[in-house]
Amino acid sequence: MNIRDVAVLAETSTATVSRVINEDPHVSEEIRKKVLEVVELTGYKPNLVGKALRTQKSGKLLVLLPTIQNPYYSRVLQGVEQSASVQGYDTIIAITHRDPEIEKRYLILASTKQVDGVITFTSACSDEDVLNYSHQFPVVQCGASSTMVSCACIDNVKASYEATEYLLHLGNKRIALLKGPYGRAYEVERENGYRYALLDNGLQVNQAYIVPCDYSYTDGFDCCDELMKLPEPPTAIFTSYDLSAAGAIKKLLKLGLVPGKDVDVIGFDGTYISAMYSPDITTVEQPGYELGKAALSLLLEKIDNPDSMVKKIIMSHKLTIRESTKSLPPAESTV
Amino acid sequence: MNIRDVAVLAETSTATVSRVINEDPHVSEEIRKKVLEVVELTGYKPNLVGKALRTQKSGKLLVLLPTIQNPYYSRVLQGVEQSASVQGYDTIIAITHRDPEIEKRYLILASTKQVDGVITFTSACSDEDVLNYSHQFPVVQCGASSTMVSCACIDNVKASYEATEYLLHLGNKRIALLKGPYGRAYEVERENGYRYALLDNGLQVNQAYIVPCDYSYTDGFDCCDELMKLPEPPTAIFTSYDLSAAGAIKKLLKLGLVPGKDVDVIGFDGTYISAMYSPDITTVEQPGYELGKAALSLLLEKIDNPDSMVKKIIMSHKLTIRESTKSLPPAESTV
DNA sequence: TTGTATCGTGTAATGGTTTACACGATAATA
DNA sequence: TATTATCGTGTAAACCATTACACGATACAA
Repeated sequence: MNIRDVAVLAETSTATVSRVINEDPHVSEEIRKKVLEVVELTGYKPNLVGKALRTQKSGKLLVLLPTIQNPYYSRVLQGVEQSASVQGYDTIIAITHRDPEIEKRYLILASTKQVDGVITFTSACSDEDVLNYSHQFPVVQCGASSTMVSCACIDNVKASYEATEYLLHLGNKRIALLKGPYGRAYEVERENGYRYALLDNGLQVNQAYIVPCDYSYTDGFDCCDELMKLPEPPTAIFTSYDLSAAGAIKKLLKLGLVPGKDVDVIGFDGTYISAMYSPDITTVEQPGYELGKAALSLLLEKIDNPDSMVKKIIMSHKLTIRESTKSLPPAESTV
Repeated sequence: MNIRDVAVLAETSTATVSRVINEDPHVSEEIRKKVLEVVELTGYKPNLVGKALRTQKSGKLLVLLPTIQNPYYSRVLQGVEQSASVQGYDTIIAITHRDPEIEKRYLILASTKQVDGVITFTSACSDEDVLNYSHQFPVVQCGASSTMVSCACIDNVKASYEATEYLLHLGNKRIALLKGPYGRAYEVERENGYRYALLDNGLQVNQAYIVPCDYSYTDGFDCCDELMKLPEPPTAIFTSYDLSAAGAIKKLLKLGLVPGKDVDVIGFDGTYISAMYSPDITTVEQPGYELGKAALSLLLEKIDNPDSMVKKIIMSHKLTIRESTKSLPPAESTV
């Protein structure tokens, strides 16, 4: 059942059927009724592939996620989807598992017009690749800053700086960092924030305290183990993910140490994991929903006007204090 | 840059270019080389929309998830993706938020040939709708049983029965159920397993102990609170999700009760949440990765042969005992 | 030599929709 | 009445790739 069949049954032309379907007002009431009747009767649904081919628009946006293990993405996604659907776009998702090959495979959807734009988190590809793509189709980055393409993110350096400073305020001198292990820009920024905070407070950076740690409970657990075996174990651990923080805390508990008393722990993202854990976890909260919305608005801008300038939207983070750190008043916490 | 441009530059026809691209062996080495040269030079990428229109195949599969909050889906998805990619399919995901309207919007992708098949978890639509769809395009269900379409799942009644029986073995007489709140088939099955286990052991089912509880930490927390306020609070809580179990445990801790001693708690799914929590959580483990793989094989079967029979694959679950229940030997645990 | 098979290549139809343009009819204006 | 504008409708091209079919050339057998 295609538009031609409908046209024949409604005794009119495909053009008119198309007009009716797309709510073009320049159709007589009589014919419109007839067409709608036939559509109803036959259950005709326009073939969107044909439509996309003709219009060079798909009405779909692609979100590339490195993983869906981290519930942080769920909030962001809700922001994206919500705004997208208001604007008439469907949101589809693909998971890259941080593999550049997989990422490229899905980006083909964009370069072949199967989706109208892409929101990427940490791209697995090189900066050049990203820049290159951005010339072929609208791309924006979310949650990580970029100089190549428009992005919506928090100030990771500052967020990390403040969290570290808060740990210093609590009296910690030996602060470990479970840093992101993928070498992405936002990870480096967070490491830098940590370093600056130490240096600004007259402390040396101890390489032994900086450990790459994957997004997983077990890796947080193991990394914490490693740290606690050091001759001078840290008295605080700043992690890149709430889940790593949970793993670290679990290890502390196993070792008979009390999180928030013997060792302070801070997570990152502000997912439900940080609120749920026992003890609950101090965390650097990202405004996921708002970031998603912002990223989407940047993307739409780029879709509507491909030559628009590269823009960066920086949103405020928030240090949420919980049981996993000794409670003293926090440093100021917004951008 | 389309296939015609390439043909002109390579001084041949579109048909031949198409053959080269699709690795048809019936092309002279000479022309093949020339075409590949031009392709390389121009960076030509076949327009997949055009291709899909012509071939009526997209090479894409759609996975409909109710949410990505539950990390259980991550494992399943890995199973799906892994097998799909081996078979040359891309996997795209859409989130329905359990909203039938959203679900329908994405199912249009399938009925308009933008994807070749759909894997759904708990469909938000009615059984009739699902049956209806299954006549229009290949659909399989994953993680929940169905009589309408092929499915891969565990025996939920049995899994729930065994978990409940285990709680009984531990000496519990007052066992609460935080049941899934959406009224889906798998939720009913789990409730039935719970009921049967009680009845088979000579206990009455107490409606006050059966509480609908959403997939969320806070809902588990609140439901547990409600239960503990009962004149005769339960001594064990069986929940539908690991996250709800975590919420319930957190509440118990707040009340000064010791999970696994004062009150036993069992979760469902076997996600990292159950392993990570402190205390860690006894859970009914689903073989997520395998379920995903199985669902995919069913889907491919349906794609290759739309008239193939409706099939059901039942995989074995496993009761994993952890700190949140008193440790006694478990009941047998496999299908 | 004639006929047949094989091989590489090109022509043109096809998939389903949108839309610029043209056409005829009607209404409004001069 | 003649002219113009307006409106609804249809025709046909366009989007891009695939593929059935046909064609010509070559090789081989009869």
